[in-house]
Amino acid sequence: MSKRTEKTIVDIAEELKLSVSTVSRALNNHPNISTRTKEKVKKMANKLGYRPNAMAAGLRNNKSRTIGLVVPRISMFFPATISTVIQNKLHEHGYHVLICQSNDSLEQEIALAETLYSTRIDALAVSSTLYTTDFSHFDIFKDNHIPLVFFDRVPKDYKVKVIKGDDYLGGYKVTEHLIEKGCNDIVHISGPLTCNLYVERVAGYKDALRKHKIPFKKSRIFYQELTKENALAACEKIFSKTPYPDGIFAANDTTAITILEYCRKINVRVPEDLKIVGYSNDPRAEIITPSITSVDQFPAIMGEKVANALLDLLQQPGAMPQRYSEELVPIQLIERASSAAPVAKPKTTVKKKVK
Amino acid sequence: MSKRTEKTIVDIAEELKLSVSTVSRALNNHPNISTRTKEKVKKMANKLGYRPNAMAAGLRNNKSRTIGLVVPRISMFFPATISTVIQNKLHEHGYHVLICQSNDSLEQEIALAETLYSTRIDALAVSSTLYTTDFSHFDIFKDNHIPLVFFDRVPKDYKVKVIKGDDYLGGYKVTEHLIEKGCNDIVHISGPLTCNLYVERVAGYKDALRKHKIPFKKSRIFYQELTKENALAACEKIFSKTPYPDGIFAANDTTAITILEYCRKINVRVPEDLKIVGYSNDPRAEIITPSITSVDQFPAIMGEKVANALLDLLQQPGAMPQRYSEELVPIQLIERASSAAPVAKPKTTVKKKVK
DNA sequence: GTATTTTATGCAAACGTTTGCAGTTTTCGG
DNA sequence: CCGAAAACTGCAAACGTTTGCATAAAATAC
Repeated sequence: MSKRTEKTIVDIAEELKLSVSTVSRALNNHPNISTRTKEKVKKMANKLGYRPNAMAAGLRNNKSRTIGLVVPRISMFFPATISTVIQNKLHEHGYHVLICQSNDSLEQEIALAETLYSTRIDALAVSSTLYTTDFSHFDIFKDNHIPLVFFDRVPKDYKVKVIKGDDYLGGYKVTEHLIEKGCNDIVHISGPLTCNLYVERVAGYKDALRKHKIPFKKSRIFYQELTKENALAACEKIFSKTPYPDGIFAANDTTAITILEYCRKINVRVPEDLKIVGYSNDPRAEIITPSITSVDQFPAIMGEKVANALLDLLQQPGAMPQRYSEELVPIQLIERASSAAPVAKPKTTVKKKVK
Repeated sequence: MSKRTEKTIVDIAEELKLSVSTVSRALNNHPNISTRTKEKVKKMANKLGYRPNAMAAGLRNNKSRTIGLVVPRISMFFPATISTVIQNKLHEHGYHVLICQSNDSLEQEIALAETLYSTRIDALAVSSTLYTTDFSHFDIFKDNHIPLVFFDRVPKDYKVKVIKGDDYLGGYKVTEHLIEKGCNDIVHISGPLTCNLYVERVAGYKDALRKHKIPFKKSRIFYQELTKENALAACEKIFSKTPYPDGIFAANDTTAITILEYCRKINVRVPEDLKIVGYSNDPRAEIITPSITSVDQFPAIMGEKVANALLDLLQQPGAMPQRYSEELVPIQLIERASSAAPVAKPKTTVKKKVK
């Protein structure tokens, strides 16, 4: 109906015959304002339907009370859970969270950094693209002393606060677990080595093999984006010639699930003929039959840590240079049916078939 | 190192001996500025590492180029997918998306509306809480002619743009499907009736029963928040006494999955003894054994529609009053094993057991 | 009752843009 | 070479806050 409904503090001031400064201070509970005027002001603010203009305040204070969050995608279980936690936690502290997706495209990530800077976010948390090796597009934030935290997918030689899972240990434990369950020809389907996660998991994998005197074979490791399509392609290759492996360590659960379903189709029995382990403990891993052994990365804990790190840095005087530090989130192997010990069912007597 | 790194257009202006207005116009490609100066300005902007301050521009223009999105939670498959799509689409058009979670708490939703308004978002899309029946906390947006779109969980008597799935048809089709597969004692586990989704699905369920001359029994319908815990509680009740139902229509897949697992434990065979249908077509529904029949709600299409509606409204002159209109997103029943026809396996001869 | 402290309030500048209007320069026809 | 139109550029105000400093009023001390 009316044209300009937007009430401002000057409207309140006029109405009350006060100065805008007094109104501003009253609304912000400044100690120098008497309780009586504070009440008057707040009542009038309510009556007029006043809502503060965050942009004006932000401009003046040079802070937006908004925090940027860049993740590959929010439709994947792990980043979604982390984002949820971060968002809820920061909200409690009066911050907005601008959740952005890079869609695993470096180009988009760079653009995101640019526009997020433009909105003058107070801090930034990022889990990078699979392909980000040069992180200089985040320099603006460092240069201007804007708190910057990386998590999960983190840079290697870039001085920032880092919060990551223990991927080396994860890779090691998975591999050792498979060995202990009797595997000695273990395929590893890894993500691209441009990403720290996979570098470390591969290292764990290799070390576990070495420790148990199993020779590492280059042909038994795949580097690829961990999509369903790529997993299928890998299956085609793996099962195109004998001997089949007796264990597969997939670097995510989508891949593990795809392999499992493939095995069903070609009548390779899991876990009797082949043991499968995934990574991330996606809800689907627990539900499929046989349920899939996976590695829990405790996304809620990671999210909590990221939020705390941000809040911490936000307290500190902006002048203090960003310090490098690495925090490790533990992992836990969740053993399930897909890698269970070879207890042959009484039904059939076929115990060892492939070898 | 240096204290004030933040370059502004006045820095550019000084450096180039131009006025700030010219610089501003040059950066915005205003037609009245010669190409030569535009180039000069842009070069200098680059050289100085200038980044526009969105808050300042927003204050002046009274727009933030930010759009609010309120969903119950982003860790659930359906809203997560929609959010992803909306975000990507709006990003292409130069908008930020502030994704917020109400965590299904009305109180939080109200607070969210308030603070989102404070940030002067240019538009708002919301999928409400399960318990929101009074939507007046969104009045501020309507009153100020800020585009407002509801999707999925939408108000009944509140004049706004609405985009929703065809939940009545969904409920009807699921029920009819179960009947056609031979069920005639169908339990429905519904969400609370404060939410439009469930009202409509229940209506569909009842109408399908009536159509097929199956009496509706009040004791065969449950209204509850659709969590795992509640699903288990419902199972306890349902299977505490005979006769067992021969079909269950669960209003989400988490519930369907929980029931399925419960049935495994108590040796009720699915689909032979009991058929189960879920809703939303969560990825888990396809993966579990037996796979669960569910209803695809095409989240990507819904997201697309929401984004388009927002963009549409953003074009229009703010003066135009918000118009009420409802758009329907189709649904599709995805038939899977959990409700397959009772083809007895040759193994055992038990064909019909319960009846 | 005056001087001093304490308590409340107001003035005005500042934050970094955009934009209507006015002013200046250039172009060009005649 | 003049005058008018066209092409550029600049001035200054405005957007809605916050805050250092100054000032006014009230309370306290002597």
